[in-house]
Amino acid sequence: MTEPHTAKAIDAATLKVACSTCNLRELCLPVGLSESELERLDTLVATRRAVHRSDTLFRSGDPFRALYAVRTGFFKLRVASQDGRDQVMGFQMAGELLGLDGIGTDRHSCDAVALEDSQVCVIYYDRLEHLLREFSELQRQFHKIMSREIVRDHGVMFLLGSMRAEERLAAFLLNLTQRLQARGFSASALVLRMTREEIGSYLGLKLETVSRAFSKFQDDGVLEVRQRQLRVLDEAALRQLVNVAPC
Amino acid sequence: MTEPHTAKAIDAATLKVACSTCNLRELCLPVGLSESELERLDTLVATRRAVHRSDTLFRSGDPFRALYAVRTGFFKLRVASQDGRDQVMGFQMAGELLGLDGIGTDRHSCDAVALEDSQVCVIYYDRLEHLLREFSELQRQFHKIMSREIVRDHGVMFLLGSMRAEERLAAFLLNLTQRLQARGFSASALVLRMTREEIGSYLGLKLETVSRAFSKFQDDGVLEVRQRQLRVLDEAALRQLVNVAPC
DNA sequence: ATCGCTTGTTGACGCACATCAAAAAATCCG
DNA sequence: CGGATTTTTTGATGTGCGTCAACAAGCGAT
Repeated sequence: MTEPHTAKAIDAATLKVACSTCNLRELCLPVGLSESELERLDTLVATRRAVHRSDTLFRSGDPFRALYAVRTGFFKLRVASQDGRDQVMGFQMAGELLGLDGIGTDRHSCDAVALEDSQVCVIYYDRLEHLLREFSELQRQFHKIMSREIVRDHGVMFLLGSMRAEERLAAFLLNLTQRLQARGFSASALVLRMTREEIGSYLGLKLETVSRAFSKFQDDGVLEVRQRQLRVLDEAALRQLVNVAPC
Repeated sequence: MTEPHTAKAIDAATLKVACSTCNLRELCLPVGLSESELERLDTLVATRRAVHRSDTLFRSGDPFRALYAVRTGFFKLRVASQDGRDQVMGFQMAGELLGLDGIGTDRHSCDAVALEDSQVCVIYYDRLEHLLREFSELQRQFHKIMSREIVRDHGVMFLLGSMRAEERLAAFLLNLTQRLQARGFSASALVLRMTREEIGSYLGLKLETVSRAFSKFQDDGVLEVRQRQLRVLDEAALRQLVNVAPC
């Protein structure tokens, strides 16, 4: 049984943190809370943890004790099967919650890997449960987050089951730009944090297929691709690809 | 029932229901509750609703007010895109919860369709939220159910992204038999409630491919297939197909 | 029973994506 | 800075599953 908090000193670095002054509070768990409730939340979310690039925040099988809110950086969630195949289940950016998978069985069911140096806020689950019983607004928000996670997964299932390669990539890019935009970034210029292989794993495609789809988008004037630097030139085209989808 | 049956009245038929005496209480929401807590839950889950075969319990876009616990029967969840493509996101049987997708946006994001005449227990969400704050055990159980739903969806994403046709069908059948077994049915003999097309939609395959995979399993002596009547002859073979998976 | 409709099976063929391969470009790191 | 490693691109070829088609078998309605 591996300890979730590994011995590496860097990983265990803790910092003072406060939801009430966090610039992510409109995206994260505290949405809709009052001033006084926010202050109570500060006592719950007491520590931060740094995770270096390519290190794991938790691994499949680790005992579940806490949820993690991404404060800075970027993560991928991945599951691995016995026979070595693994698949990326999602990418998480600032303000998004990691670890919800662990509640059901008291163990994590996937690995959370940092794709760049990151920081997370540690939310001990037993204390969260307690606080949810006091603040109906926080309870409501937490349930909404879990529910949206389910709906999001349904979206990915739809993508994997019904879309073709370019449609999948278009849907992925639109989802990314939308989330970046919600965080104050440009909707047209973005830098990918993941490799073509990781994108492919998420989309159920091989990396070559992802690369070819990028090239196709570039040729069609939909995208400007320079390595991981992307510029969306024709968002409408991406949108149309996802919606009408001539199969 | 003293009232004459009109077409609409059948759907709205309500019946006295009690979790405390329900034979599904070890599978459903009440898992782990004490006697007194169960009695409080009885006041929450006050009504049942009948849903006829091929009728919908709720539809995408409907306002969200309640969760539904399947009491008898069988449902499919499906999402539809604008352009007519739709996909089955899951099948629900007795003791399983429907409607979790609606919490996040106050609207349902998919359709729940009865595959046979069914009954559900209606759990009004605002009252459930209230009760969760009183009973930590119920709260814990509810969170576990949502978390497991997320993990289940991850499993489907893995299947859709990484498995080949026969592996997908094997995984589907094992999942089905396992859930039937938990409900006291045979692990080897089962009757499918859905068409080949619905199975295919769920597994990201065309109905012809599903049919061919069934025939292949029959030829290999893994399965006995007579229409929707199945008999698992070699469970180990199914299990091996899912795990080692020679790709 | 008989008709019509849905569901299921099977074959022939095609295509979207996987696989294999090689080289270029970017990134890492001592 | 320079060599090693990882990542990306692109081409050639293969294949698993989709598509199209025809027919058989259930099944509900009359």
